[in-house]
Amino acid sequence: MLDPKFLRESPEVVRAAIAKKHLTVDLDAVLALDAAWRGQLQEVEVLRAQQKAANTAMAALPKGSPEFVAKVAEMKAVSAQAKEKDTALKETEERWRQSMLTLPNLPHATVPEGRTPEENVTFSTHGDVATVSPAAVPHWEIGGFDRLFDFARGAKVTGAGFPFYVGDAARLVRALLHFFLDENARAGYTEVAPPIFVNAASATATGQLPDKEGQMYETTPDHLYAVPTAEVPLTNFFRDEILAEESLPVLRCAYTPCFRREAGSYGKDVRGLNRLHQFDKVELLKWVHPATSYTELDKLRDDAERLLQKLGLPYRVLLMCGGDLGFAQSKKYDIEVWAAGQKRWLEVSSCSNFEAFQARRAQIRYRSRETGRPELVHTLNGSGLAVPRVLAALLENNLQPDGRVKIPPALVPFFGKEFLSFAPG
RNA sequence: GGAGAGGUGGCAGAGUGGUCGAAUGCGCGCGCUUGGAAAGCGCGUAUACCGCAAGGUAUCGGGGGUUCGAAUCCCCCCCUCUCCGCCA
Repeated sequence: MLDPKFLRESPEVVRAAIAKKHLTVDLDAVLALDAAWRGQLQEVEVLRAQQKAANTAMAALPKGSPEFVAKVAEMKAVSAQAKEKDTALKETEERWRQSMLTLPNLPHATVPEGRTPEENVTFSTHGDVATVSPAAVPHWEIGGFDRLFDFARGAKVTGAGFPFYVGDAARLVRALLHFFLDENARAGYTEVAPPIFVNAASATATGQLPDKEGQMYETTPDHLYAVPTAEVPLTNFFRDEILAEESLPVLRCAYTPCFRREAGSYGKDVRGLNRLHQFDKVELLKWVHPATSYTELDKLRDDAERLLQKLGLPYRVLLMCGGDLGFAQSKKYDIEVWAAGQKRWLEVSSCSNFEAFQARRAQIRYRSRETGRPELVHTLNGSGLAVPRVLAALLENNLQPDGRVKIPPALVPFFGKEFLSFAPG
């Protein structure tokens, strides 16, 4: 959510921001609702002030006295009027609040113009794409793949997009998670094991609700949501809290399985491990002082990049243009790993600065020494990293002529062997 | 899941219909005092919204209701604790 005061003072800045993100929002309707709400609020508050004054006066009067009785009669009318206007106010306020939720976050000045993914800017490229296993095949075509990554049985037991990982595959998933968590701990992120179901209030604070309920699995009868990312429980950890300024920045990471319905996203891009309904991911999260959020974003991106560097996987970093930025982000880098078999880039991390957008919804603040008042923190998050696509790249890029997959040296201590084998046994 | 007890400011804890945003204590901040500190004394110490301002309004777990007036009475929900049941 945007700062309502800022919207009032600088509606044209917001209008420009909406244009940069190539979104369509009826800003004038929001402004009109805001004006209406403030007018009604004034009226109600005047009536309430009358009621309070009368209450004080009546407290000093003898209960049954003629003055008292007269006052009761008088205030009955005021009370009725106040109730009526308050009902109207509440209605306006709710409509205003809903309309405020339709306004996107403002893109940062350094975000490039552009409407489509093609207009994202390649920020950097690492590793040599050309020299990686020229004979590589898409991972689902590797001999023995179906035995270690059992999609058929996953579909039987649960549904499409819920594979079983068997033997070395399961071991490699666990090794990657362990590696990611250890590296992140070394980088200063405190590990957290959060709940993987969240309530509606939490999903609203991070922006999944309203509008994206169709993307989440919802439980019956308790109406909890299976987390689409650890970002949701992690960000909400400090919801409605005021942090000490000295405690900032707070750095945390968490592994969770992630659940996404991915409604409507079927097609060529979703084969194998590319897109699943359940996948494992380690998420990095920062709560920072507003003055530092962009240097913290750079460091966050570096932290995610380092993981791919240590695994020896080629990747590139994209700086997202306005049109591809997303509703809640001010600035976002996507990190894409090269999958040599598919000959395409796979997104494995998305590092974003939300500035105060999430913090306002979630009411996460710090007590400012400067102003002496609570101020909103800035929140940032990024994957560090998503497992299946890293796995896909690893399988494809490191495939050996003998059909085995060479495990990167950094991962060997976690995996326990130098090669993953698809052969039975 | 059953039975019972509770949820008030940073914490503890009073308050059962009116002048209560809320006593008191602790904690914290500032000042006095002191060589310095402790003690003592004094003052201060929630959050949000509206308003140019003066000022006003809201909030006692959440929501609804009764009433001229609700922290206080009624209803629903959530959470915590104790006992029982079940259970990795």
